[in-house]
Amino acid sequence: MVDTDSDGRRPVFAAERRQRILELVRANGAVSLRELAQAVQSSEVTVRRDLRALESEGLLNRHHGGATLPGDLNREASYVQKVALSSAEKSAIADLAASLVEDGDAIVIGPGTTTQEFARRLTRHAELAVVTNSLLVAQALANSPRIEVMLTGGTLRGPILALVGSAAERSLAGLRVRRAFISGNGLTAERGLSTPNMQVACVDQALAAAAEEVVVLADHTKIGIDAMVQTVSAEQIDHLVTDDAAPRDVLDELSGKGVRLHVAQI
Amino acid sequence: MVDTDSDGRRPVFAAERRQRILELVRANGAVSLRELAQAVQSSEVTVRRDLRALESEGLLNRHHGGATLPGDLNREASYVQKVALSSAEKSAIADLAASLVEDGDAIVIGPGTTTQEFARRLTRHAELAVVTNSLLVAQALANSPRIEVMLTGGTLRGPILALVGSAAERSLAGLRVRRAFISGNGLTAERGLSTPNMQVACVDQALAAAAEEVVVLADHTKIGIDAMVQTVSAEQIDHLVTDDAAPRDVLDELSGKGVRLHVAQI
DNA sequence: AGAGATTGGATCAGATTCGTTCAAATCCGG
DNA sequence: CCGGATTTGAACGAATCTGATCCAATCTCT
Repeated sequence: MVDTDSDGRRPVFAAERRQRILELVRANGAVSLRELAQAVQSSEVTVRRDLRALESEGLLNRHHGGATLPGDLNREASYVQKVALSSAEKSAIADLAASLVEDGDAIVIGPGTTTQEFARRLTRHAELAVVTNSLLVAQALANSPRIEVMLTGGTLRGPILALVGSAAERSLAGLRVRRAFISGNGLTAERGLSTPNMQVACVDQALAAAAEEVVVLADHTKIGIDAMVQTVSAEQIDHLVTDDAAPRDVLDELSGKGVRLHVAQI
Repeated sequence: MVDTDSDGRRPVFAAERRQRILELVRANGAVSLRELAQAVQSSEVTVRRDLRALESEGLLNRHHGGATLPGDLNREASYVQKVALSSAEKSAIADLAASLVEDGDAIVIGPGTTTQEFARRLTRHAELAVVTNSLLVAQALANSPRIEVMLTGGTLRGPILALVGSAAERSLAGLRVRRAFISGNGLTAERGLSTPNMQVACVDQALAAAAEEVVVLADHTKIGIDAMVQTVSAEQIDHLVTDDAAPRDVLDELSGKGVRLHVAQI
């Protein structure tokens, strides 16, 4: 039975109906099943079938009670989930890196989720002096009375909560500490550590320059990757702390350039 | 939010509600369960379930009474501050002080729970340049792309998450902005604004010195109180933003010294 | 440190929604 | 004109969502 509508209109084809549903969802962002059924003059069962078909084509997302535009809700979620994914590796790397710190040390810590995790491990140490341009690192150490935390000045880069710019670099100029613990977005033997942002790269260089030894914290997802701007060359890196899923060949290359390897077992 | 159904009372999908919750937490840094339940028009039980789901995805952190941004940034500290101390007074004072800021301004903001609340109100403004020595203020503005945030350098004072010391003062030396918004622990006509900590006082002085006009944010519990170290004298204060429970006689005295009063009605 | 108050977790009940099966109607080819 | 295929709608059981309540856990204040 196809629509023996009282006023005798022609039957509405399924494709038309689905198009109509799609338009409604696109226009309103989110529409309930009931509204859709009423709008296209069909039963809820039929609309449900249409929604299932449209969802399988990726044209919308179904929810209890209706449908919404796709991608509306998951945009940033996927990023955060990705970050949370490699947390086991990050944690192991942070543990291993913390063993490179001794009581009484003066160190520099750069921004990044791994270095933040690393900073949390330092609260057990005594009489540390820590310089950082990362608000997250500073926060992680704020409640440790035996650790003196100094922040560089600078312009706040919102997404990563780190300080950049000439003021940040200037405040690191006269500084000299034992080790710098920094991270980045990619690490290869040819181009060393790299990040996609110029300002961040400049500050990372300044951080590395302030230390006698440079320690890079990088999980396996970053090894072999090359981002836009080089921060420190492989020759400048003294230690690399990573996890055992890192590609062996790249590690060997780095080792050949004088980088001492510390591989965390997951 | 395309929910302009007047008659519809379309059930809000769970995903929509969670998205809304996430936005609220991101916008405010920390939100209580009660506020969230009221904001999304659901029961606290439902919100609690949503928070649990969002936390499992790493999108926020749950705490007693509410939720905060992930990453420990404004961990329990700022959350407790908000819930316990975000009295109506602070909120009203922050609102009133925000009206003293215009688009395009360059301002300085000092540390304190009231100034932090004030900073949150600024996210609506465009093209602001903000200098602060408070990590909490910086964090409150971190997600506002149209606001340039600069932090002073300096040594981190853990309990209040502010930067102090000579480095902080030095980085303010060559600076000149229109207004400084600062707070303190006590305010009298005789001794002006005062705090119990010497280092904090020194930086507050530097903050005030960097601005053409000094605006003090102080709720009634601080008016008439005198703390150990004077930061700025009453004569240096151009504006006072307070609430209507402040003792009238002190206000009159301050007014006599040239302080313009802005009294928030609770 | 303990009492009171607040908050969180778990279970249960009510309601809504979803999926599936089945019957009826239409379209098409013969 | 008739039978198969497809589509639509109805009905029923299953799953999900929401909110209330009770009890344990946590926090605050004295």
